Amino acid sequence: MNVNSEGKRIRRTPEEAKSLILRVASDRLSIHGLEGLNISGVARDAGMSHATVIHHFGSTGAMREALLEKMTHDLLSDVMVALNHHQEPARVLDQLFETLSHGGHGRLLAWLALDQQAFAPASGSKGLFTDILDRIAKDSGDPVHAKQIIFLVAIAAMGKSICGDAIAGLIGMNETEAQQFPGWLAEHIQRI
Amino acid sequence: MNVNSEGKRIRRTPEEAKSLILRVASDRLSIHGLEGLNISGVARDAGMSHATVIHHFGSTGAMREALLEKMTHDLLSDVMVALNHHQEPARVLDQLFETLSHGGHGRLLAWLALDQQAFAPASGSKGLFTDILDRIAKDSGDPVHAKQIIFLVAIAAMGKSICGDAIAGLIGMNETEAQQFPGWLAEHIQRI
DNA sequence: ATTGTTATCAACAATGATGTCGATAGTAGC
DNA sequence: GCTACTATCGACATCATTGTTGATAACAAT
Repeated sequence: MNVNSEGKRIRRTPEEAKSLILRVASDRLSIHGLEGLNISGVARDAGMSHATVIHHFGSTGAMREALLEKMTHDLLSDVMVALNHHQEPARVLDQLFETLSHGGHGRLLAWLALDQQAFAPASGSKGLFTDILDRIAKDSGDPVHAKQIIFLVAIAAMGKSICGDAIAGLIGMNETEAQQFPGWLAEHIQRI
Repeated sequence: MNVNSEGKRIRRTPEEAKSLILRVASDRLSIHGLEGLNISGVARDAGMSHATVIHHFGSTGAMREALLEKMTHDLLSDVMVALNHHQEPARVLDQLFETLSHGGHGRLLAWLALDQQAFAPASGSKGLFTDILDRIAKDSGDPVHAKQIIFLVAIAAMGKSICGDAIAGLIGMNETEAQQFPGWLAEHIQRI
């Protein structure tokens, strides 16, 4: 079992193996939710024995933490790149919300956040995170309430990525209104 | 095993048993997260055999659905009561955020949303839900942007209940600042 | 070729969760 | 007291997952 078409074992570098495993884990998380994030399932989808996964990560918990770390870093990098391409606050928020929604990144983070009191293992990305939020704060007019504004934008971004569509549907928001939301929010944040 | 101090079985009415089981399940959800919502764990905490839980609900999935139904109803009722007791928008938002955070109500709704059945079990309570959001809209000063305001409050409430603590920690918000947030938001919503 | 390293595997043991089944014990009604 | 009903239990079979272990195969270095 678990050999390639020529009947040989596939031997990867530790980096390649970990990368493959985390990619599969990410897929499983978005498809099956948190409960799909176990060693045996990931190993099955990755075409390797579960012992191999344990060899590389040590335990289910460690694998989850590694995934959270990687996803947080990828997500924040994407956001930072987006932020550096747009100057106007409206476009910046637009990009932030878009990036969080894209590819279900926000949803995946939410799964992990629901599991633990997450983001704690993402401590390695803490500097990047505060950079991004500082940038958003600068775009607002009121430095005194900067933290409140940052907090509002951050939780709104998470909330929107998780259940934005459902809530929009519930309150009868049409497509146009939904698209206008980030710009509307940016405008009013500037006025604060 | 599973007898009271006098060595007797505890025999409940089906309603009492179900109520007890769902109460324990709710506690486990807020303590252990979604993975704590299993029959054996709930039965253990409720002091009964897992066979009894299966007798009343049939399966793990059915137990979860029953819990979703109950918690959604409780949540919306609580919010409505809060809305009817406080006139000032600051207190209303305070209560809304508090209710969503308390006992993992928001977490449960997020689980629903992430499971893509998105608020479907709450469909019976849809009218109550829109009543609540309309009420919040009335408290704001600008009827033109009512939907945007409602949308903002709703996704912010969800985001806060899921990862509010984590984000507050990341950006260095202290206890006082965090407590002031709902009031701050209410104030600025009125000014819009 | 030979050797050393280690990524990978199959097999095993341990654990826990699920669901079924027959027996038992409360309790209400007669 | 007797009976019918059923909530509850313990025991069992089944299954999935986790983590360990010793062996093996791929590959790099010499």
